[in-house]
Amino acid sequence: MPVTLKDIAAEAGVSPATVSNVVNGVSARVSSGTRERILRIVERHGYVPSAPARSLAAKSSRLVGLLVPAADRDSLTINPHTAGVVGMLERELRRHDYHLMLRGIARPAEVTEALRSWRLDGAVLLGFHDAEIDRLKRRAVGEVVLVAMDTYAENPLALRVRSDDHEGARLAAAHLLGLGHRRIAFAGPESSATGVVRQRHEGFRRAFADAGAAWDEELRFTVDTTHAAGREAGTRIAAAGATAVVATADVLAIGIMEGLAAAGRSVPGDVSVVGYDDADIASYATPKLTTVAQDLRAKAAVTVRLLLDRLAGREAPAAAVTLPVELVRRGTTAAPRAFS
Amino acid sequence: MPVTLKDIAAEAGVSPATVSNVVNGVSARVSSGTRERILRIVERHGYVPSAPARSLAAKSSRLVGLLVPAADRDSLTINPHTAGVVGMLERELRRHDYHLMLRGIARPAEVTEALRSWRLDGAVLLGFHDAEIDRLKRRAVGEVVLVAMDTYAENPLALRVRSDDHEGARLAAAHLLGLGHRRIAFAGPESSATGVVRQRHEGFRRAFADAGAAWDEELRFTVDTTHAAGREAGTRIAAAGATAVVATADVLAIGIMEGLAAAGRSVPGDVSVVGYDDADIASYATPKLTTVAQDLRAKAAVTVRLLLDRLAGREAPAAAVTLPVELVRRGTTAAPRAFS
DNA sequence: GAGAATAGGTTAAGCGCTAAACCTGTTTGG
DNA sequence: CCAAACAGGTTTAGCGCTTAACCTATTCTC
Repeated sequence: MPVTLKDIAAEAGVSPATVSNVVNGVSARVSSGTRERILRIVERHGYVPSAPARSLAAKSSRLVGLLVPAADRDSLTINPHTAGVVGMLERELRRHDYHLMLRGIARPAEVTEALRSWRLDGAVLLGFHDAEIDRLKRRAVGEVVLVAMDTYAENPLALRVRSDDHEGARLAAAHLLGLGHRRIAFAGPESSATGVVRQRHEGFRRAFADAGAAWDEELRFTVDTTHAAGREAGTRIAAAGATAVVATADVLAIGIMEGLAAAGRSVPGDVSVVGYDDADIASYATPKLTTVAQDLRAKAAVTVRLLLDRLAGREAPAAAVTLPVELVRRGTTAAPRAFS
Repeated sequence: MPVTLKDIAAEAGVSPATVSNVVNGVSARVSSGTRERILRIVERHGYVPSAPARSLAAKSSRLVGLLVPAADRDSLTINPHTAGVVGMLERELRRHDYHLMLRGIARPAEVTEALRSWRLDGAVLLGFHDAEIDRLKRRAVGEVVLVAMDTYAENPLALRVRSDDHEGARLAAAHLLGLGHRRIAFAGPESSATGVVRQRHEGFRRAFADAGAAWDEELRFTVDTTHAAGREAGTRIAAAGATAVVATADVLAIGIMEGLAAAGRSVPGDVSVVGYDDADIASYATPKLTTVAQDLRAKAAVTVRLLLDRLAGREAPAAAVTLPVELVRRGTTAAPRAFS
């Protein structure tokens, strides 16, 4: 059996409460002599307080959940973007002495289960659809601090962090328009499911409006965010006679490039391509992919800060934070043939 | 405050112990009438038992740690390979009613801390060097079930799961030798740090021995597993006059391809390239990368099974499991110029 | 020099659950 | 028909920690 607080107390000849105070850094109540003595014993035995016992006795569990949707049978798919966020979140939380519990959510009710079961202090919701977040009810989630990432849900129960999707797509489209393109395709999943895509689509069209140009709805390609789907879409985009395309993800963009190549189009000679996320693969592609970069590090940092501020009772500066994005111009965009 | 077991008991007019038995499915002690009644009340209130309280009272926490090395300042980097494993592990554990705690490990002592603090039932060690695993001591880790992935450590305290690295690299080299290559480079990190690379390197040389061919030690390129390092190595490999190269990772291989292209070599025309892992990017590359595939799904499944078997007291079939690999022949390997 | 404040503790009551031990009425075996 | 077995519970004693309330010398303060 591991050594307990009581064991330490006995060996130091003090009450358990005193050891508790020392371990928790409540200095006011303990003389520095006693503290040193206890600390030495703690050190020697490698004593580590029991977190379950702590969460039971104290109000807080110092545990934050990372909730990710997962089909019941399937494993939760951690795409490169998610993976980056997970890594950053873990670091930030660990720095603040919190722990991360990773939990796939198959049925909506599992959100509540996860929160209640482990008495999570907070949770980060990753990849949920706006509607699911909007459905969360106070009595179901209790006092847990919720931060939803990449959502345009309206539910005030959850703090929201996202990058500026509207602006990202606007920048991409404006860049292409500036190069002289007019027949620009927009490729990505259905806008109805997630606000992210809707925002990007709107930002995209906004660029056209700003430029006083018209956009042909036929150049909207609804396609899953996968390489295979992109490839297939690439051939259709070629057939549609687009001279440029904005994709909602880098994998998708790279798939599209392959489809374009298959259809005999060169990038950026015949068709310009802009991706989204600035994932690693964006710079592995040839030519290197022009893309919209999100600052993952900032996203994770803001998420944790919002979470911890709220946990510490500090009023959050805002219920929803939108982070800036940046267009990274690389090799897949150029002026259309007619212009060069 | 969330509803507790006691609340349920009071409402059902039974003792807490009875509710506990119902919730834990100890059917022998409860009449089916009482059970139904209690279950309905549980359902109505959405009662979920407190996991911390459970782990305190029971012996088990039903918690498994996923321990990943992390530089102190840096976030833990979840590469695509790791990400796949994480997703699969979570699913498998969830199916068995266990939960996953993700924890970056900056200092060796933190392994013990993590285990002790949350009274983890078990832990999966991901990406640790053999030496670190070999250093684990019984008194430090207690009775926790440890499964280390991708290690050739000898420490009997940890069960070990890995794929057949020796065979994977042997297959890759044999494939190239079969095509007629003789000047084959081997690119990867130092073999001293991790047994995985050592195994691959040995498997690689084994293929030469089997073919009765000699291998020139100068074609060993020690290089970090990154795209940038690969690119740089690619130019050196070209300069060394190799006609083929086996890399220990797909990113690395793709970086090398870029370096080769920069040096004016075509793939597979001038130089053949074999990667490792069969990550998504392998099939995004042009030409598609020939690579050694590991079955991630199997790896995760075996890991969890080993873990749970041992937790259930069943004797593990083996302390170390080695999973089969497969060579996926795609577009980056061909016979050398001289042969065609 | 008396009362208040302070330093440095201790005591005790849980937190929500489990599990072993115990109890009581009803079957069952011989 | 009696003891043993069983069904269907209840009681009790923690698990390892926190926290509010309490206690007792010292040291100030005027």
